[in-house]
Amino acid sequence: MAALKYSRQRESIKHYLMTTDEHPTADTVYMHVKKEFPNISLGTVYRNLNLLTDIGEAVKISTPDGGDRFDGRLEPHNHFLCTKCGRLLDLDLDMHSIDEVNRLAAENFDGIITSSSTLFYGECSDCIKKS
Amino acid sequence: MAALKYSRQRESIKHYLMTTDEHPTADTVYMHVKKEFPNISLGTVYRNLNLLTDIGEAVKISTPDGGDRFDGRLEPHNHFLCTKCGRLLDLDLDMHSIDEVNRLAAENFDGIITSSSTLFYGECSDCIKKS
DNA sequence: AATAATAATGATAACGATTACTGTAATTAG
DNA sequence: CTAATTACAGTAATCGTTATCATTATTATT
Repeated sequence: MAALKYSRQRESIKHYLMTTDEHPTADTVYMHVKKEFPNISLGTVYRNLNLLTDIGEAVKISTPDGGDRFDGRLEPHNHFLCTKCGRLLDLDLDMHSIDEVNRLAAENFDGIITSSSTLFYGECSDCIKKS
Repeated sequence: MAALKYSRQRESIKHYLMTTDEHPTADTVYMHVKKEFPNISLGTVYRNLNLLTDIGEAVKISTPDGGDRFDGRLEPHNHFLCTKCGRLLDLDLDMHSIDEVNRLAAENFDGIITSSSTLFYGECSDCIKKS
């Protein structure tokens, strides 16, 4: 069953994910971790991001523009994509609301709903200020 | 600018999107439209899917597994991804609930929310039957 | 502590999805 | 009908991601 082995690279990737709120792409993680491990490989970053996602220590977020992004925040929460500047931001609904949405969805649906992820679209406060 | 010009290929793509509920990938659209236009190019399919998306006559859906999918249903609605078989299904919340979610989200968020798209995860009824 | 076993790494090649390019054909305007 | 312009098919190029493989690091065993 492929026992997990410690690696400094993985720790660094995990630490970065947990301490940033940038929702970085794999490439951004790569450039960041490269400061500590100058010859880390992009493949290693992908391998570990996928591993962390599989064991539930990271979350993968898909958006309609460009590559996937990764998030070290594990509590259920949602995201906002600014249609002007493209920034991806956290957006917290209280747990009760998230549960409520899943419950409403289950009413009209013939299957089991275990989780959900909402992507909100609009204009972020920075872009509003500029116009 | 770039005035839009009619094309039979685009009409066919659009028609297929509007009459299926399969949420096809670009490649599936390609294989389908190929029956009517045997030597249509995959590039033409992509170009038109993106065009239709840009002018609001189609919607692009991103999931964490594989390529984007396209949807010709324009009314706000949501989707369900079965984590067992990978099927992407429509999931309707009544308009009121969708608005309510957007309203709840806006309370905790400093920006303008214009729309949202929720992807629900779980097990579909077919997979439940099989187990 | 030395050795054996196994998993992780870096480097690079391969891959699948998507976009860009180009010369030709179809559509619209004058 | 002719000119102008947009869309096309075909193909090459690009981008994000995964796979391969020989070497290195970590863990288990003696």
